[in-house]
Amino acid sequence: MKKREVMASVKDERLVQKRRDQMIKGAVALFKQKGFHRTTTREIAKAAGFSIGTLYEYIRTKEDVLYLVCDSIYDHVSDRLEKELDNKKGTLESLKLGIANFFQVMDEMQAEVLVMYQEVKSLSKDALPYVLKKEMDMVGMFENLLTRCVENGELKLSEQQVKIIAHDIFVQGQMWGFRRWALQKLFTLEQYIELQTELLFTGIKGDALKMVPDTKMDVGK
Amino acid sequence: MKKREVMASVKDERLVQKRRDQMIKGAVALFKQKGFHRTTTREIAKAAGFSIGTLYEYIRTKEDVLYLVCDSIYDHVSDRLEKELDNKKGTLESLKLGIANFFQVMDEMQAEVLVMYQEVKSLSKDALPYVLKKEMDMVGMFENLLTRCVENGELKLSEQQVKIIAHDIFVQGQMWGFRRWALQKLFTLEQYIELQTELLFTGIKGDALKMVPDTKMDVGK
Amino acid sequence: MKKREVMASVKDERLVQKRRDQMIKGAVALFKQKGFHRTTTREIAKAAGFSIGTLYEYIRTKEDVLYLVCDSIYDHVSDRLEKELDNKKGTLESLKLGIANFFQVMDEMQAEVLVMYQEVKSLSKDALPYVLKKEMDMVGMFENLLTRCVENGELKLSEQQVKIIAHDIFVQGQMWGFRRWALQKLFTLEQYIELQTELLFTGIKGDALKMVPDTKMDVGK
Amino acid sequence: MKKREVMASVKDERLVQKRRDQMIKGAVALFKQKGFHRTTTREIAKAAGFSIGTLYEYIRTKEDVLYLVCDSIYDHVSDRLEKELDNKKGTLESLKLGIANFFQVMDEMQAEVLVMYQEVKSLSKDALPYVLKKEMDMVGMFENLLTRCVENGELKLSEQQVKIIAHDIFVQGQMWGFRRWALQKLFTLEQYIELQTELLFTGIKGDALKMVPDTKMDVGK
DNA sequence: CATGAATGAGTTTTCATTCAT
DNA sequence: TATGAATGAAAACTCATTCAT
Repeated sequence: MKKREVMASVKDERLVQKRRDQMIKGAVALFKQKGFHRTTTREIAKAAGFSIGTLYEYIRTKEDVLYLVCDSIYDHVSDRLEKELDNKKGTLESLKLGIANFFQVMDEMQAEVLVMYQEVKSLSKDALPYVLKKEMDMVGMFENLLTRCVENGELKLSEQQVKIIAHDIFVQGQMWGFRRWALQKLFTLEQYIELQTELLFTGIKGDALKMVPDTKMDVGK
Repeated sequence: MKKREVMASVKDERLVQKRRDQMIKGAVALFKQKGFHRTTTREIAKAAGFSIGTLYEYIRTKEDVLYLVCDSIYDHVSDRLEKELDNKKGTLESLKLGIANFFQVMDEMQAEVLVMYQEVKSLSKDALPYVLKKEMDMVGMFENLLTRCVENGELKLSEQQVKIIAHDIFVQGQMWGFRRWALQKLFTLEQYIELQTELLFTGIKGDALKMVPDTKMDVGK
Repeated sequence: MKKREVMASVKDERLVQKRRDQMIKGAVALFKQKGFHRTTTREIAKAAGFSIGTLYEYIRTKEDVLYLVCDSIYDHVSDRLEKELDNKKGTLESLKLGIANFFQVMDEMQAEVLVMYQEVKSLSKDALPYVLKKEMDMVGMFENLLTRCVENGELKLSEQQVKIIAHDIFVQGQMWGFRRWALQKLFTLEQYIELQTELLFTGIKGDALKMVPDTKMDVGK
Repeated sequence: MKKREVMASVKDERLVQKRRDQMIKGAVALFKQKGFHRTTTREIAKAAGFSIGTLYEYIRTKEDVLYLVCDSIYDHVSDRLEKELDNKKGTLESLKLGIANFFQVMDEMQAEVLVMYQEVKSLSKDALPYVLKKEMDMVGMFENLLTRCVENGELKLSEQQVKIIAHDIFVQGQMWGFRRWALQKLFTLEQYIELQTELLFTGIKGDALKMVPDTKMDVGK
């Protein structure tokens, strides 16, 4: 699947990249705050530091901004994940590390990821598949890691189990971001990682469940 | 937390409820298809079967419709959950059943739940808390069930573990709906329930992991 | 060829007609003055006596206004022509009268006709044919009248001659309007009618050319 | 009346002329296709083969382009006419030839003439008179030719008749271009010339009307 | 002289909301 | 209560023109 090209009137590729970076940065901040639909193109231009006319030298429609934002976020996360996961050996230890790394990325890019998950649905029919593909790729990285573990004999999992676990890990990563209003009152990132990993490894019936002391349990509103 | 009141000019309570039901039904269908922002009040009125003027006899702003929709969905899901979970004994078997029931509800209300999760963020600052509260309540039901299991000695879990597991179950339910583009190609609902439950109970290291035969693995597009 | 329908949100046909009449009246005045492209929809709305929002309850695009204007002018001229020409006997006298009538119509509707001839080309590809058809119909009325004269033995003309003469008459009618900057300095309408008719009937070589005394020859700028 | 000067930043007269020729050529093609208003200055620059910045070194406003185009077309037609008509003797034969020549020019420059007649009205108030003057000059050439015929005793025409005939001839020339959608389905250029000339000379009542055999009468769509 | 990136006023169009009937 | 015509603020997008390089 080819990357969808966003047309720009400006020829200088270097400049295009620079302006788009400004644009994305400004847009993410605005989308985070008011969502894609409530953000106007003028606001985006202003946040990016240039005029509305200039904005439209680098995109054709408002939706292009959203696509650019999503694309950029995916690329970032994707790159990070690739670096972290691909060279990992198929051992339980490296799986654990991989998960921890991923959750950390999701924590760092919380804002961006949140924006993306709330706005992808606003992408038009022709941009969506590309974005979904990216997501599948990332889930695929976890599948690969898990498969390597299975091949190494470290884990015994059916194909379906590999798939579902990859999805679970992925969703738990996102969860930390988009349910932060609940989760981050209860846990620190480290605790979250620890708890989720342990749960994943041993299940709720497992005796081995370490009883981590409950700190940061200020549940009260 | 009191239910946010949506003002109506019409006095007849019976009529108000009837009209709002029409409205919600129409709106859900439209939101599902085009999202909240791309749906106009005229379309909502038409889908509800009355005029734009009448629509505004029962709400004050377009956002009221969204609130009403979310509220109605939450009430539905919440009611169902309450019926299923509250009277359940604190046994592993009933926990299992509770999860299965929940996933089934999420499957049945897939469309509505999807709509809600994509649009809640469009709720204004004063409607959001009420809706979030509802969500917490539902997570709370799972917490209670788990706690009963712990109290019964069926499970050994820290408070934090109870909390995180409740969230996980909840999110895995939603996942079935909002990642259906990926998951429902891979699994039937029954398989999904089976796989997730098993995983939750025994973890990935558990030897007990039943190797359910992989059917419906038509991963190919 | 069916009349192209211009969509209106408003249901009441009576009202639609009334509003469109206001609209056309205002638009003609503006187009006359500044042309279609230099006229804004807001100006049209204002000239019509209602708000921009209301304007768009009765049309979908700015081009609809142009189409409505052209259509209305054609209908007017066409109706007038039909009344004047269709019942005319096939005699030279009635042909003369028909031409005089037509030129008078063109004089009365000068402004409208001018507007139309300057702006039809701005009609989109799907509105143009309908408008051209109307024009052909009008030329056709002269063809019919001429043909009746030929059948009566009052004139001896080939089919091609009938066609070209019909076009000539038609264009000379328009000419009075769109070359008024030159012609109306030289002639009164009556003189113009007299001169053109005589010319048409006897040609430039005809001895019979009456030497109408030259008044209104204030050629000087 | 002095030719309106279009300011240019560039000094080199040779270059100015070259660039303007490129510009006019490109612009005519574009105007023909989409009209003056729907053509952007960027498109004109591109079609001319240079950048938008360069375009503005040779004009001050977009309207200058239109003026330049109109001016150039007029000059062309005017030159051609002058060559054809001025040295013509005042005989019927040379009048006939003059008309035929003119119609031929109009046929050759059809596109340009069409463009001009559709767009002159877009010229601002201060460019229009100059352009109108040019048109008067051309009509004047026919007036002169006719007057010479009258002086020679070949024709008996009042001053007013001379004027109106000159206008008729001129308009019939243009007609061939701007009513080509109708006329060119009915006649070849030769037939058109023949028919119009004959009509002009003998009128519709004239017995002398040759019955040219009707070919190319594929009136059907 | 040539370039093309930047600008922002201006344009069309939409749509939530009101209110007279 | 129900209706739907009227409103106008606000939004996306365009494009003639300028000016630093």
